[in-house]
Amino acid sequence: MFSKKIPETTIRRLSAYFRQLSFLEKNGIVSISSSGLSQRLGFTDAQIRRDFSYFGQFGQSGIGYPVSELKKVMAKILGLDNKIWNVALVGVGNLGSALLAYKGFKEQGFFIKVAFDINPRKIGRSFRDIKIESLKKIPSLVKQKNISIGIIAVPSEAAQEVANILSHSGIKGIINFAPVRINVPSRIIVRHVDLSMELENISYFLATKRK
Amino acid sequence: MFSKKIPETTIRRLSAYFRQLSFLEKNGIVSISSSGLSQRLGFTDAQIRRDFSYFGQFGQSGIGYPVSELKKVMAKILGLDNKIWNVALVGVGNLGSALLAYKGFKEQGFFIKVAFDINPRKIGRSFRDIKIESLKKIPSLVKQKNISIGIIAVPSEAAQEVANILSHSGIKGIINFAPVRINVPSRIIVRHVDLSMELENISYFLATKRK
DNA sequence: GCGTGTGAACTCATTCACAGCT
DNA sequence: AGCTGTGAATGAGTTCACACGC
Repeated sequence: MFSKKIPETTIRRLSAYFRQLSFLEKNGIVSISSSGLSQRLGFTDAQIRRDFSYFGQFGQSGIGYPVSELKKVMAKILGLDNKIWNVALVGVGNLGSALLAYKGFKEQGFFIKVAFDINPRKIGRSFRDIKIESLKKIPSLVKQKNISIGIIAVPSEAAQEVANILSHSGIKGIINFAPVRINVPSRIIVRHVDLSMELENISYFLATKRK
Repeated sequence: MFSKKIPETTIRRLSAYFRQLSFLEKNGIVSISSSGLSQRLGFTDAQIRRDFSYFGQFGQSGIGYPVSELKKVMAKILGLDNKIWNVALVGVGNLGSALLAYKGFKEQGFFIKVAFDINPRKIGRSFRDIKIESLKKIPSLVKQKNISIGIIAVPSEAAQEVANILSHSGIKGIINFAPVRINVPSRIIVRHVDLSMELENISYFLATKRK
């Protein structure tokens, strides 16, 4: 879109901006300064101005940023502007079930359209209006339902195999909840969410009492 | 422990090292080179050597790193060496229930000892052997059960209040699953896990077709 | 006066490249 | 020959600080 080359770190802050701007808009705030956002988000004001500058010039000197306009811009950048992303979930265990029920996804335009599991007793059943299908049906259903993002919520041992199947089915992005690295073709975007890692991270800081 | 000053990024890779070394040890591999780890983990070999060097010199020229020894060192650094961390969960909704059932935590020595919810119908019930308590009991039970880490899995609106209660109860670390920033005294370590953010991140890359 | 947008300075992290050990 | 450990070089990301606009 804008060809400056945007730092990874900026991209990871985009969601926070978008959410905060939505909140401000809902509360009738029409304009916010970088230092106002700074307080609310915990990033420095300079960083916020820098981040926004990658995408254009939206601010008004002496006033700040127009909330609604900036929110729309953020939505567009994030690909959330009146777009719907179809999502497939693989692995309907504890975590998978929680993800199926999670309302936050729909709100942002992410719809889990199918769920897959290897357990024959689960296949055919429905959970939260989503029918659970056999892993064998991944390729056909991903295409048929125009799924672009896959969520892997299976045990570590199965994660790579599931990633392979998803890759071959034409998926474009994967969120992997299994605590192992998965190898996929580089055209596919992978994000890794590791719950134990976060706990270990905290335990590191608690164990080594450094300020 | 070692006073070099360790980069944040290195710390975030520690869990991955620990897990991989556990895996290697289980499979009878006694020694591994930085390039061997590089292949398995997707970090560069130079980066791995640099990371390890912050904690001392474990490698053997011409051979690599001794798996078991290095694993022990990582465990110690991460605070996982025969230590047990007691954890409290606040919010037993879909996500909270999944976290209660998640086996990965126990394996790493993190034990969810209590769960709290605001819903009177849930209070008093047990889920996975954990009794669900009223939020009012947080201060007393956190102390009594020697809890050091709290997990916030409540709706956004309630997150800050829960964070306040946890802070005042003497908790030392918090994992926050609510998609809002929480303010706590700086002595408390906070990690934020935002599921929608990860999806939005993927959608950004899919929306803006850049290589 | 207030607040943006951005060069320039700086800090943090990664990668290079190689001397030195086994 | 193979691989570590680390100075030095490079690159990425953040912060400073200030000219300019409202």
